[in-house]
Amino acid sequence: MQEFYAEASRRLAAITGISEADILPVLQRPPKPGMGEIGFPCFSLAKEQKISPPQVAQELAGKIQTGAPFAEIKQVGPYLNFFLSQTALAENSVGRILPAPENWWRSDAGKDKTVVIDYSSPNIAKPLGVHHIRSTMLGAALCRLYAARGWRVVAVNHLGDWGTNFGQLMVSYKRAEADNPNVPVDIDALLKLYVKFHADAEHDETLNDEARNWFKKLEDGDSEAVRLWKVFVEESLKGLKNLYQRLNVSFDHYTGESFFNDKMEETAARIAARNLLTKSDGAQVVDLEKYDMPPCLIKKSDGATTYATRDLAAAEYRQREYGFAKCLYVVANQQELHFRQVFQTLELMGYDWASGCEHVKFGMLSFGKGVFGDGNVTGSTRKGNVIFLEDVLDRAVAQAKEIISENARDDEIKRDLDALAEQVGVGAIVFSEFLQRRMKDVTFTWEKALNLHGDSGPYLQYTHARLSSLKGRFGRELPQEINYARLASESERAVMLALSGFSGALDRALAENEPSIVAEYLLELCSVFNRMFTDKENHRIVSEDEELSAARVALVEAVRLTLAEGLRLLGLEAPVKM
RNA sequence: GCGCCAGUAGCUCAGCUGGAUAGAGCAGCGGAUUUCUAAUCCGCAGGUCGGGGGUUCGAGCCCCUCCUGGCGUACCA
Repeated sequence: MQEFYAEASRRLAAITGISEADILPVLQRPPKPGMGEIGFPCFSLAKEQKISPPQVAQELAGKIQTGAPFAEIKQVGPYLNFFLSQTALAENSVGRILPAPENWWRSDAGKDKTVVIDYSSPNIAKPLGVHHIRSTMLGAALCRLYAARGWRVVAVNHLGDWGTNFGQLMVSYKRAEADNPNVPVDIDALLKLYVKFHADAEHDETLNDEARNWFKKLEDGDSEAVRLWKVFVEESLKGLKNLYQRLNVSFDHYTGESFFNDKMEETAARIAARNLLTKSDGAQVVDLEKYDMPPCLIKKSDGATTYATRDLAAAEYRQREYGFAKCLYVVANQQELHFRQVFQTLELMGYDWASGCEHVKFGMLSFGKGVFGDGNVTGSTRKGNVIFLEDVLDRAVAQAKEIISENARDDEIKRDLDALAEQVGVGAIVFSEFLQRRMKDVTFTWEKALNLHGDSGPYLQYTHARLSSLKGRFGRELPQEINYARLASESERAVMLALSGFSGALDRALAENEPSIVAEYLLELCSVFNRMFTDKENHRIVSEDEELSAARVALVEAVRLTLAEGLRLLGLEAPVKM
């Protein structure tokens, strides 16, 4: 599409005296089909020449150079609109996709640049709740998006694997061990220990002191504490990785908080060496009053480091190890102030790469009516107000299974029932994350989570399955030469136009770190395709007309490839049957 | 109090960076299947774009102001 805009600018520049560079940005897509593909607004020229915009458009229409790739250039209201010829549009979309099914959408915009993406980063020792899906899927999609644009991507899981909650687990574990020497420590057992601790601590204050004590022992390297910690981390990680696998998520590094324990002193020393540290109420802080922020706490009054210190150490480490151009923190917007403080401190430390750090924030997830009682509540593992991500996935998969077996049209589908249900059920949950811009708060309801109709993952997957079956219906390879002129209807034009927008959607998604733009694009693509496909009288794909069938199957194949790639980027499977 | 974010159809959200008659999904009503998958498609109904000012040929989008909600506001992470 880009080159058509450039061509339109060239022709306009030749007759208006305005430079191509000034014309290009004002060109825009007309709002409705049938109005052309590129529009030039004539308002400012009209003002200069003191005649009406439609008149200007009319005059330009008379002067402008016509011909391919445009079928027509004409005045539409106050605009001069360019209509692409059907073949130009087809060659730019279908003709570009089919010869390079593996990589037509790739670009090397990020060549030789590294982006570190810190995402998911849960506190372990308890299972993931539904809310973890936000950072996890957002981050995973961003990883794929950056990779698609040629970036070298380093995916980091900054696990919460250190802190007093491990002390709490140890207390709970030790108490259970007193009754039964073989305490189970798998992820579910750890959750029970965690919940039990908080229940017991309700009426026994001393337990909290005991937990702090155990954590202190851990920090001091006590062998039993360290042994238990390692077991807890390992077991938690097992459960976690299992879930990540279901979600198509992976990481290059699991460098959690504990990884930076021995790196924070140096960081603090470097801050001190820059004369940035001041004492305040017994604590050591970086004063940020100049930047209208509360101070960044480096060491508490008892000398202990803080999570700001840890993030500073982590940023330094990442720059040192990976040499990133960008470092994205996919973390809830509650932490916005924290990251502003950290980034500001990095800048004060003299790091010019600090400007590459970015907080990719997102809104809160709360539970709607009917999930826990009838009001909006936020999750709390301690109080039992949690919906575990795994349960949500299982429930969605169960529902998908029911629907698939109801609709199953052949034995092959029945045979693959479990695998298909997994793809569709998980797909529904994953896609729901991309149904709104990331900054929106999300209210979880079972009704929404289990929706398999309308704007949903299964809708896209279903469309992909339909598309897939058509190629088989055609039953042979596509011919080398395809007569694209046969794709002559408005509906087919709309599909081709949608196809040509894929790359632009990826670019926009990347520019805004907003994968939902890809989701929105895919819904639109499927919508225009389904509209055409359902019109069986006028758009039978495979018919006796050899030439027409080939052209239409080529179009279908281009849509299928685009949809499959889009689904992959978002982390959804693309089943060929369902 | 201050800072950040959000406010668009009954509900959930788009609106491509200031342009053409503000669009989807869900819910509601009415239709489409002897023929390539009805998890689909078509139609109807539904809007003072939170309120008020301003800038502009033109504002859902930019500026000011107020209102509502969420989050944050150093020794939890």
